[in-house]
Amino acid sequence: MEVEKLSEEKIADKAAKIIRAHGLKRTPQRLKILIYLMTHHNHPTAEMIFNDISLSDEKTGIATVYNTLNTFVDLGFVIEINNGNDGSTHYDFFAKPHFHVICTNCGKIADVEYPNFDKIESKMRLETEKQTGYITRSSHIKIYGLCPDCQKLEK
Amino acid sequence: MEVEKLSEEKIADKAAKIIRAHGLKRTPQRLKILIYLMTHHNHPTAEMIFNDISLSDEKTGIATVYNTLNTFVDLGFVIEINNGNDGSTHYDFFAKPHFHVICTNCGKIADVEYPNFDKIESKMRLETEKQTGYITRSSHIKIYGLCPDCQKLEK
DNA sequence: TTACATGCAAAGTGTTTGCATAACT
DNA sequence: AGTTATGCAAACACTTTGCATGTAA
Repeated sequence: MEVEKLSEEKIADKAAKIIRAHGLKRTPQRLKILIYLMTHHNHPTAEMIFNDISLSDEKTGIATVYNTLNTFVDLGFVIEINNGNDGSTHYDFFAKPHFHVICTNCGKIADVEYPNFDKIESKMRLETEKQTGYITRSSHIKIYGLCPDCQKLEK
Repeated sequence: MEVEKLSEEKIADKAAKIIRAHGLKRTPQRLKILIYLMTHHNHPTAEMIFNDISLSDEKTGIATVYNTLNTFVDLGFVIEINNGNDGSTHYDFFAKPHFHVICTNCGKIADVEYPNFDKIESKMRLETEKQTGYITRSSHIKIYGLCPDCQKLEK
């Protein structure tokens, strides 16, 4: 898809840099979680991440997964998505600006990269500040619909 | 603000119409909850609605509040907002197109009415359908920032 | 009258927390 | 060495469910 085909090593490097750039200690768990998010764009839940990384030798508690994800979200390089279908929260490494489509039937989440997304976003933020007096920091757009698979099932 | 200063009776009428237009039985609980949402734009949680409507004579269980809200959301005339600060879900009667700003400090939610919102939204949906093959139905935009009150506190 | 909504309480789920242990700088 | 993160399990909060009762059409 993209020119993002970095070697495993490079991804690990990049992840380590991101972690240290935000003043966090570089622990195996944080590294593993971040690498997972950078290499998987399936919008996993904390539970999914926990299951997948538990396959390796290093053990990681579910609480640590939650804590780590919250830390990443607070620092801004990972975002949360609530799809409203299940009660759980999904996560996404926020590399380039994009938004999400969520299937109202099966909950599957896909990325959409929108041309001029930056411009539209900053306009909306400007308007928001004007109308409400809030100082805006970020935005989050979700579109709801029916994914191709679920369209087939409905026929 | 708007020409929406309807009498209590008219709101009740409108609420009843919405309920019946969606094939639902018109129960006192549904009416009360919908009227509450139509007349309060404080983006309440289920708990808040439950507390407020419990003040009147008619009693309503918390489970009914949740069930009713879910029904309304499924039918599309009420929307859910997860602000990510607390773990709870907020609700909003979706009269005219708008989006929300959420204070990352205190969680307060405000409405923003954006000019040309419809156009931007339909463009985004078009792009989404093209890129992902989803059939889109609705969208949900959230902006995060700091509300005026919390700005003062930070000084 | 018949299907559907309600209320209660219990169960369920996802997430957070307290504390002792372990690991990073 | 000192601070900070981890892991476990218990605690939490929000939401859903089962079932008997009540109510709208």
